[in-house]
Amino acid sequence: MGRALFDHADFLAAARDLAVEHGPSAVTVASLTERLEAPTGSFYHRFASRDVLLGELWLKTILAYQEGFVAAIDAGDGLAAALHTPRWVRTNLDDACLLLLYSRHDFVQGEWPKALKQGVAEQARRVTRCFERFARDVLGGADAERLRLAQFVLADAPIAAVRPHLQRREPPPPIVDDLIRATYRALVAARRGGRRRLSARPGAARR
Amino acid sequence: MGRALFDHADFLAAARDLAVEHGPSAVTVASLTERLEAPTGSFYHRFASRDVLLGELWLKTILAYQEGFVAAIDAGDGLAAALHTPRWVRTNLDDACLLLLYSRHDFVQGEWPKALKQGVAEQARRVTRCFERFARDVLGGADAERLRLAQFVLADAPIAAVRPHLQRREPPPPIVDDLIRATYRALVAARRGGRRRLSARPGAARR
DNA sequence: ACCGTTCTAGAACAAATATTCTATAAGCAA
DNA sequence: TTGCTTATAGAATATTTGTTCTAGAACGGT
Repeated sequence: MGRALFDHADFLAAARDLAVEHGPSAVTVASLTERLEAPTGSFYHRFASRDVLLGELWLKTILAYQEGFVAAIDAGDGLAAALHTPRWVRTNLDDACLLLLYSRHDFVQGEWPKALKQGVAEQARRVTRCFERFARDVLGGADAERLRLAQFVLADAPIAAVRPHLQRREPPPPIVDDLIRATYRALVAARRGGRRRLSARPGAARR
Repeated sequence: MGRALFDHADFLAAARDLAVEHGPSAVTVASLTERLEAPTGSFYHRFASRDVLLGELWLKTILAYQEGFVAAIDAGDGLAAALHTPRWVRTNLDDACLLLLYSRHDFVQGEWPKALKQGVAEQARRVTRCFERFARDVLGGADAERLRLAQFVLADAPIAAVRPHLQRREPPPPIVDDLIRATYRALVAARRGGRRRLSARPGAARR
């Protein structure tokens, strides 16, 4: 074979860099090949289309992110799962910008390439299962409200705490962990075992 | 004058609808004029460029959103400011999708049109002042950590609680207010007057 | 040395896009 | 009416986009 000057991973890495610097829409086949000084033919030799590249990039990144998250839930440690976000973000700053600053649709709009569609669906199922498991085991039930609470303390709140720093491409400071920890403790304690209500705590007027 | 079949607001409304349905990048001059059945000339008669349209749309929307927020802070009511987000989202679902699902850079990438640049800067100053005021008056000081806490309880967390519902274009259910309220109470109480630490509460082992 | 596979190389192409331009029609004021 | 302003109307243009296509170079096995 003719010597391979660029491989699959080179294109993915260049795409990630471009996306982090100028947003996913700036990842054009032209900007990509220009950055690598590769011909467009080399790109299409490896990727069926631009959508396939961006889809693969997104999927690979979110799977890496979810790994530690799922592990923590499986180990029954909700707080560790919540704190996984700032931890992972610190060690994977660029990947984190890619993933948490943009949505799936910023990478591939419309229908996803067939080969990836399955991966996306499986990915969605994985998180759902995590939330269900946490709601059942820690919150005392998997009804809609407890599922929503699980999603908030495990994912939404940690991501929100981290996001402003990602926008400046800086690693989240320790205070971020404190925010996540305090949120987790307050909201999980309020529901633990399904006894106490989340709001309307005794003596606190509801507004 | 030749009768005006379309005006400024028509284009803004159509742009908003397109952005909500298919993302800001789907707001092209062609899709816009096609939806209104207007000629491109009519568009460029009112807007200097596509960037100006999208910039105006974003700015006008975020200013409307911030109005109630700023008012609540000025009234010294932090919890009301935190709860303003779900409230405003319910009464302005489309505007909320536009604003909270995308970032400023999804509307205008690169430099902003000169006329709008000033408005964007002023807008940024307004929120910063709100956070500072809240940190000073309620949290007992405007150091970096308290500012970060203010931003989290007043903006980041409420937006995070609301976002999953916006992605499905559904109004946020009451549980969302409970999440925001509980988060606010837990984090603000921990810092009120600057006495207690956010983490490492007495009797709680830090991890 | 020869062949076939793999990859580089980049020109060529079609579709989409923002913008400009010229022409025309509708109202208003004199 | 005659002019002036404002807005519609849409063809024309230049650029950028993703993708395809053809040609040839580099290597491995025989």
